Amino acid sequence: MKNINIKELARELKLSVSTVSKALHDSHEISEETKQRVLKAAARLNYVPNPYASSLRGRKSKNIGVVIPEVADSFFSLAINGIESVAHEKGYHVLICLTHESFENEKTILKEFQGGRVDGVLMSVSGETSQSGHINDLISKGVPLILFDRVCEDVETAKITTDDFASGYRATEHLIQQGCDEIAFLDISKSLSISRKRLEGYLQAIGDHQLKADKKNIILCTNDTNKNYPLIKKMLQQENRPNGVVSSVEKLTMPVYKACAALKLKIPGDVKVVCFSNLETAPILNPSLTTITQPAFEMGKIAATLLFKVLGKSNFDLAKESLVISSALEVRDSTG
Amino acid sequence: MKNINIKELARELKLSVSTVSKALHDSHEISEETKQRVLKAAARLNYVPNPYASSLRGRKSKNIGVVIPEVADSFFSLAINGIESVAHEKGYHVLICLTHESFENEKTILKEFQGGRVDGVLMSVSGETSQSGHINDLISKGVPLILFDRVCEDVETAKITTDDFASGYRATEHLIQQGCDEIAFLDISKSLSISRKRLEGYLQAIGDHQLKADKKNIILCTNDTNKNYPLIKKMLQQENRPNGVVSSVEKLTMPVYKACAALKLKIPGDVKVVCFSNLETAPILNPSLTTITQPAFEMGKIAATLLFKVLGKSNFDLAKESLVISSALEVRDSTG
DNA sequence: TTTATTTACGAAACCGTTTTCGTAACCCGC
DNA sequence: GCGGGTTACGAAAACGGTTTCGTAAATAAA
Repeated sequence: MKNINIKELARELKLSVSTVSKALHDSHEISEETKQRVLKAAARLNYVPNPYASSLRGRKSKNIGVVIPEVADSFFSLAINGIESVAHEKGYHVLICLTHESFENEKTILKEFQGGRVDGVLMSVSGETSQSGHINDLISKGVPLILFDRVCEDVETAKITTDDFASGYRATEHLIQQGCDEIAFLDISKSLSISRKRLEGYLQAIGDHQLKADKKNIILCTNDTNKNYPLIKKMLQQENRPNGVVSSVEKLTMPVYKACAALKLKIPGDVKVVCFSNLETAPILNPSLTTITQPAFEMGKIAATLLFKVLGKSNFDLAKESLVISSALEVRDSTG
Repeated sequence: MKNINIKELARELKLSVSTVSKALHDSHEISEETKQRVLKAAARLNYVPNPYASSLRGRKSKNIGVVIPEVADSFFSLAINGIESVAHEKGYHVLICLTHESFENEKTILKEFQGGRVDGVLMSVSGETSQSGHINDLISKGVPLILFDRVCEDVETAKITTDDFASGYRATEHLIQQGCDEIAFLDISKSLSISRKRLEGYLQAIGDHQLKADKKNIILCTNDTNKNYPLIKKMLQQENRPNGVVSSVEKLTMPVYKACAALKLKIPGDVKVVCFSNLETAPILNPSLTTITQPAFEMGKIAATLLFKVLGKSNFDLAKESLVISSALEVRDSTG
């Protein structure tokens, strides 16, 4: 019924607890013969060590924390896969914590991590996050933390990002080349690094092509999915409505398509659309969606690999390990 | 730098460790005045308790394990949201473990859980799982485990499922009513409960409507996404090809659409398609996809709520708590 | 006043590991 | 045959909390 512990296992073998522990860890102090006896007995009695006792004694948890805004999002779920693939290989567990885009939640989670629950953290900040005290607090306790995708620039640690400015520029320029002259930018946060940079890329492209930047074309959407649809619809109903839309995050794809359908605006005839998105279904949407696709899986993998590099060594300067990867513009029918 | 522990906190307060611990837990043994002093000091010194020490002593982890085949799947990511919403409310953490559809992985994970890493488990079995010894082993150690969606029938525990037989029947009948007389069924596993029941529903509908069941129309797909596309394509190239397709899982949506496009088969003109799927983008696919949609979030929520009910009481017969929820047929253009 | 009870706290055991340190027994060379 | 080194193991101290139990002082009951 109850799980057997090392003490009972030792008694069964008529060995001391320490000998059993060493044998299980393949210590050189233990004879080959004894090791085999111990291993056999452990298997026979189905001994499974208590991870909390090990963690307490060893001061490490064999867990890494992944802090993200949400899980039902292609970018994040693919990134999780990348992270998990290397964590699994290293024998680590992945503790996924969702902030639901709330700064308060994010602070609570990082605070808890100060207690030693995880050995390291991979994080993409919430849409509300503009300060970084909570992050620095955790880092100063000796818990390595790496930011990916949504980063805080003023935290001195590794940041794995994509070329957001360039992507915003490319998306916008693509629309211009396709004939758009009134282009909207769907924003998601005032503070988020990715939002700001993508917006800057958008603005630069607008300027470089002698178009006028217009505040009414920059729409700040919300975390509440239900509110985004009316916002976008309203934008598409204004006089002199945009004939091109850059959506800076995946979750705005649905409301854009829905609003266009409701207003009987044809994509790409009336409005051309490009989204930052990792949706697998982008090629089979109606019309197929032109996307800026981020290497989500790879980013997760790279971030996790880097984290494990730090966990090995102690004096490792993460701040020097930042990396910017390229996103890809995948042209499809929505900008045709 | 390092985190402060309760001993240091006690020394700072000139109190004993036990008094501090009790004060932090709002014990009646401690005076209100002392409690306030302790709370103040804990906040000032930023004391965060070590969760592993608590877990070790208290023999409970405040973690629940969620074992699923993959995370980049709408059904599972929505279910995670449902689970997380109640876990968060109860002050629990969610440890997500991916089997990647591998029985070996699943066994390893559950074995590890025997060590006490989690207080309870919510699980959807892998596509390879046909035995249940590993599940019963865990349950017999006193770790409550609830199955959801993909269940093992011979495990005596609560199972939260949808009406797979009825859904398979309804999907197929819908195709028949739309004029299909040669209907393919895309299967994903020989052993999986959901597959078997959905298939049975399909066969029953076929029989009830005087169509002939044909083995060549039942395609067993694989876990390897790349192999499914040629399989499906081949099926659609055979003479007397199906004019209707029931896909029993979400991940087969893409290859079906791609194969039809490659073969220049019009959906729904040449082939009508209905998928078991929770894809948010189903309404904006080209053509929009008729789906059997499962209440994924609710299932997660129900399963988690039930788990916490067990974690409270000890003598609780989970086997009596199974629940079957209805999926919804959402008719769209792919079967028009 | 004496006894019983309550209040508020501290000492120490305990949870299940890992690791340090100590120590017999054996082997080796000289 | 004697120091020095290795081999193979055990005792006990950690790790950082929680909980049981004991107890002095204060209060209540008799």
